[in-house]
Amino acid sequence: MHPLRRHIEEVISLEDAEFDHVLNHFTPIKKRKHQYLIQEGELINKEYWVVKGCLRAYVLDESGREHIIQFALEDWWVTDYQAFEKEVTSQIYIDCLEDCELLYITKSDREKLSQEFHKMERFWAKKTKFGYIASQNRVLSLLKNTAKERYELMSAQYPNIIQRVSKKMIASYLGVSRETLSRLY
Amino acid sequence: MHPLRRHIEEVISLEDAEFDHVLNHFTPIKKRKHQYLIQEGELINKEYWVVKGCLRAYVLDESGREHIIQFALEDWWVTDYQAFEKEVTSQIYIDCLEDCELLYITKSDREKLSQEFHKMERFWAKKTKFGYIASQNRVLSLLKNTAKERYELMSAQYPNIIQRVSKKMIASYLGVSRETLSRLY
DNA sequence: AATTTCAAGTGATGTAGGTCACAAATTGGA
DNA sequence: TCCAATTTGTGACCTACATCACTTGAAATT
Repeated sequence: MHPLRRHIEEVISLEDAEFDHVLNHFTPIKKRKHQYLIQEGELINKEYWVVKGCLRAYVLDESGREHIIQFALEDWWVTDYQAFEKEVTSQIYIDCLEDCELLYITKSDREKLSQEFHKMERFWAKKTKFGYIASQNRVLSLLKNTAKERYELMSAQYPNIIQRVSKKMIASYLGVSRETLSRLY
Repeated sequence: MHPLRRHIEEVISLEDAEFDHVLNHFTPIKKRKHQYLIQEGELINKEYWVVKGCLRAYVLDESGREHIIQFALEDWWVTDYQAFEKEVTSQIYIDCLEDCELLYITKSDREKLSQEFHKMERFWAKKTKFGYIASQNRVLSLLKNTAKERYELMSAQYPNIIQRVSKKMIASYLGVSRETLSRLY
């Protein structure tokens, strides 16, 4: 079964013809390690689904520090949602930490598919709800846990990310300096 | 015009009959200052919309500290989304900071309305997307800004919250101690 | 009107985590 | 295969913010 179908069918069920119709709206692309999907200042009309590889979404602050918003591994969706939804220019970067295979859908195709296909609207709505809940939990973790606790929670929740990305990246996701993270254990 | 109709029509348009049908799924309740809407350990099958008043959603950590997840003023939606969506018991408290008037809809009515009424699904999907974006921005602010900067950003973005709630509450939303917040200016 | 409770400011002191600097180990190009 | 870049660890020192303790004043509560 197509990996995207498996992924969607974790939430809603699809007929063969329905999935083919959905898949027709996606375009595959490949990117190599270090290449960018999105850079600051661009208008974003694509949402990406990771077939294979690993990416990060991050912002650069005035002092040049990187702050990681999100990692994306196989089966994850990624884009600059602020730019995508509000049709403003991106404030973030998304680049590949490994060679990547992706499928993307444009904003207009996503909307078209949601309109004509109630089930897909429900699928995306559910994904967004869960993303929102995860983000609220991350806020709470930043408010109530120490750096060490946050690292341990992340190790428990996303062991595969810990294995695949450098500690420097983990540090910049957790909101702690590289040096401090290195001294935690 | 009914305040809920005005609120919904900021996103989608509704006929008179359609709005009446939507409103029929909501139940009004009043709560006094200090009363709870939600307490830890409960199953949550209601989402609330604030007609009048001011509430906070917060967690209590092991050392008894309160961490505010969200404030809710007029026109805001509030519930424990984790408990509501995943049908698990609540880990949070929601209480009234002022006397409140609310409208609530149950989970099953919300789903029914979304099913039979594509427009309402779109309305809620949009609300969730925007909540998700706001939450990601809050994560970023916690990662990259100092306590003082976070306070200033909040003052600019939510001046009405700053005016209505105590500094102690603001501190526990910003992730800073009461004392430090008091020394910032 | 009296009493209790809560909000808010401020001094003194403690600490988690940041910053800078350097070295060793690992990875990746050309 | 060699050179350059990147990652990771670690020591020395610094700082933003926390904690504790106390005071004052304003709101609630009776």
